[in-house]
Amino acid sequence: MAESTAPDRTPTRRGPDPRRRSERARTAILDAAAALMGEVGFARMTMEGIAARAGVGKQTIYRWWPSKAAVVLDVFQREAGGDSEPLPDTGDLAADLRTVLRATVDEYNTPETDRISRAFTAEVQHDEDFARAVTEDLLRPHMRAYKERLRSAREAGEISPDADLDVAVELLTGPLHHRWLLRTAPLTHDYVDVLVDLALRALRP
Amino acid sequence: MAESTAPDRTPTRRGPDPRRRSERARTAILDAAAALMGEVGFARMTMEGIAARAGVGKQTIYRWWPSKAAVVLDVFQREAGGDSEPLPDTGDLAADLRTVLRATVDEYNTPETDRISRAFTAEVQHDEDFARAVTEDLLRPHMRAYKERLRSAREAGEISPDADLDVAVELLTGPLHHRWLLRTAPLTHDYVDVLVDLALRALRP
Amino acid sequence: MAESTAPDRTPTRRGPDPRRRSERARTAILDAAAALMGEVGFARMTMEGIAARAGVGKQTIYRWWPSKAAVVLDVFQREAGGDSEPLPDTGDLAADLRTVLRATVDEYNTPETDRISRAFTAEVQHDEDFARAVTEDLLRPHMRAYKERLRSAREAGEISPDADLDVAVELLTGPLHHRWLLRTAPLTHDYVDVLVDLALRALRP
Amino acid sequence: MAESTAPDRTPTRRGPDPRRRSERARTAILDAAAALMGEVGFARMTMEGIAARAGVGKQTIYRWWPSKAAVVLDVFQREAGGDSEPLPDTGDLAADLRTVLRATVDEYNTPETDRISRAFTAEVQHDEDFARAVTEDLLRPHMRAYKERLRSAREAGEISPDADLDVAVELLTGPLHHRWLLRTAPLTHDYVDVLVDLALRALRP
DNA sequence: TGATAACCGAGACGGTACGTCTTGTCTTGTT
DNA sequence: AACAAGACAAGACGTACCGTCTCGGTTATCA
Repeated sequence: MAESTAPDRTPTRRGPDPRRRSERARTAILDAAAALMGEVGFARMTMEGIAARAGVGKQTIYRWWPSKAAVVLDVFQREAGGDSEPLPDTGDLAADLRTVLRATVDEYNTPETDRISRAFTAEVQHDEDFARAVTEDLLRPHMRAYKERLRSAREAGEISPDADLDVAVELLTGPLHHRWLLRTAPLTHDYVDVLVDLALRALRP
Repeated sequence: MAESTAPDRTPTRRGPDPRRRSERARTAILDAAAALMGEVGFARMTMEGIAARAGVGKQTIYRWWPSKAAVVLDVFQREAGGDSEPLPDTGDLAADLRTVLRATVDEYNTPETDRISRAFTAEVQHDEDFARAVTEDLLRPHMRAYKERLRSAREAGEISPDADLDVAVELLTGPLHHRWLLRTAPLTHDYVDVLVDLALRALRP
Repeated sequence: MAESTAPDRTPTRRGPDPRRRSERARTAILDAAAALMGEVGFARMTMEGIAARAGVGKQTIYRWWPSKAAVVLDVFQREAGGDSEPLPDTGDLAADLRTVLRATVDEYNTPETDRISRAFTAEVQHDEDFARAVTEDLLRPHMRAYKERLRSAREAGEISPDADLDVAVELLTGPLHHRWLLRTAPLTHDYVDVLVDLALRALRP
Repeated sequence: MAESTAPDRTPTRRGPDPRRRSERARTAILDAAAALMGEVGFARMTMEGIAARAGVGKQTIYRWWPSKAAVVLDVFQREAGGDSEPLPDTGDLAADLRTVLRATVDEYNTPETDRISRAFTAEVQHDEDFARAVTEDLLRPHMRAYKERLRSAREAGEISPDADLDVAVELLTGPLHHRWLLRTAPLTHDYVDVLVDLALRALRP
């Protein structure tokens, strides 16, 4: 998304020239978007608002991003720094998963994170390009981190050697995500513990 | 949502009188909304469009529903007919779950259903009242049906007597929902089979 | 206007039956209209507002009056009591005219009267039926009073025996009305004096 | 009204930048308003109608004019071309006034002009800003033309040297305007002749 | 080291939809 | 059958944003 366009020195009139892009404007836009995300949330944030706050022309936003969602995605990529942290590996899979998932639960219970995550989830539903970008840039790396930890556990014999690791990750995160997204019940550390327990029972050799 | 209000014993109550409501208008609005939902989807459907299509004043919609989402929710409640079907109970839990979840997967793979479900999911994210209504009226009955089947299985000794049935339901539907919602991988019958297998391994006594 | 329909005992289905009219409703409507006229003026007064204030159904207004203007006209007719006062006749035409026209100027300079008169003037412009009613019921009697005084003066030899009295009235009231209506200059007693002086110079034998 | 604002020396000024105004849009709006004025009249003309007819966004109208009346005023100012014609001066005041006032009567008797003039008169009654604009831009120049002709007559000794020319103008136009506005009697050339005769009798030395 | 193209800020533009308001008619009991 | 109440279809209101376009004014490459 955003500026996927390569250096592009062919005069084929493909889009704007990224070499001439104003770093000042780019930063101001992302800062403004980040601030507005926190203040009014994704839904009530407007392109006009971002432009005004950033002291930037609307065209400058539209030149570099196709949509509001794309701008916000870049906000996140900037903050995430790029790679996802690997999961801790103390040798005790259950303990490690509990640690990480409890932290996830705590994040979900933070109003700020909750709001932003919901905005992304909503946006992903009616913009397939955005969905792809979010999946590739945020979600996939996140799930890959889990997968690596499970692979290590599988090698250590903690879980069945023929377990499908992708499904295994979903078995852990799916129920949690479901409960958060649809607000069917409160998200607690206890719930994490029960979930990890069940999942590992399913996965053990 | 919408007209959940009971006969309204307090005469000081604000708002319109439901006894005088025009059934003709109500039906026309829901019909129009249903048609537009299929034709252009939730996001591109407008209140003005519904009103025009239904041959109704906009005010008549706003009088009885607070938002577009509320109208569409009523469309669903009308179609769902109220109760959720109970799950089949052949005595073989795994088989029954496979049957039902494969059907669910087929539904998710229908463009029409996919679109509407995504619209609801998106809407639920930025309207808490709507979220509550969807949860109570559509989601909760659906999950209750699963829970009943699992209870029956627990009584039959197929799953552990101390299993938490709410978590059990999430263990089955969470991963599926996650994969559908975030499009991380295709939804297939095979996936269902693997999932049911894993879940039951976690739940068995 | 208003209920110009005659007693109407023929069953020809011509309008409502005035014999069954509710005096209570009629009075409440006129009272409410009078109050609103003073509070918000003609333009911002609405049929809904009158009905609500009078504790009356809108239909009851529409049944008996064709428009907001008609209601207000009735307000005036009720207050005017019917006939226009005759002009004073001291034998000195110039003095009598000054007296009356100075009073007129004072009335025009009253915000309340100014507002209402302007409202009527405006309304008269785009409703020909209303115009006719206002002309016949308010304006004509008013001008007739002037005409009578001028006739008396003509008989007394104060003005030319072949003067057209209708034009004479307009010569006095026209300029005053023009200055008031179009706000081209302030309305003062001095102005009245100059005007009377000029008019009588035109009319003298 | 509308864009009376000078080059706008204060840079702190609110509102849009008139230098960037689209001449195309301005012209289209005035054309549309002029056409609608003739077709449906002022009262039934709407801002939405003007915008649609002009192929223009509503905001573009609201950006440059505060109200429907202001748009129509600009229509007139465009057509009036700015200055008012001076009155003919053949040396015979009575004849010149008869010529001009008969033409005025003919105009008032044209349905198109009648309708528009009434619309203005009505509008002037409940919008003081608009009233001021109409008075300054249309009425005042018109009356000034009369005043100039009367001044010339006064210098020629045709009317009294101490006549108040403003009042004199009103003495001529006031009665005519009154009769037209309130439809108390038909407007004819004969009436003009009688009126001119009377007025000059009042004004002669 | 200009020239010159592109980006930049600003914001006007044609549109669409919003949610509110009022109109005049229709409907539902009540008196 | 008139009444109070108020729902109804219609449609204009003035506002908010959308995404595109147009206007000078700065840069930053490249001839």
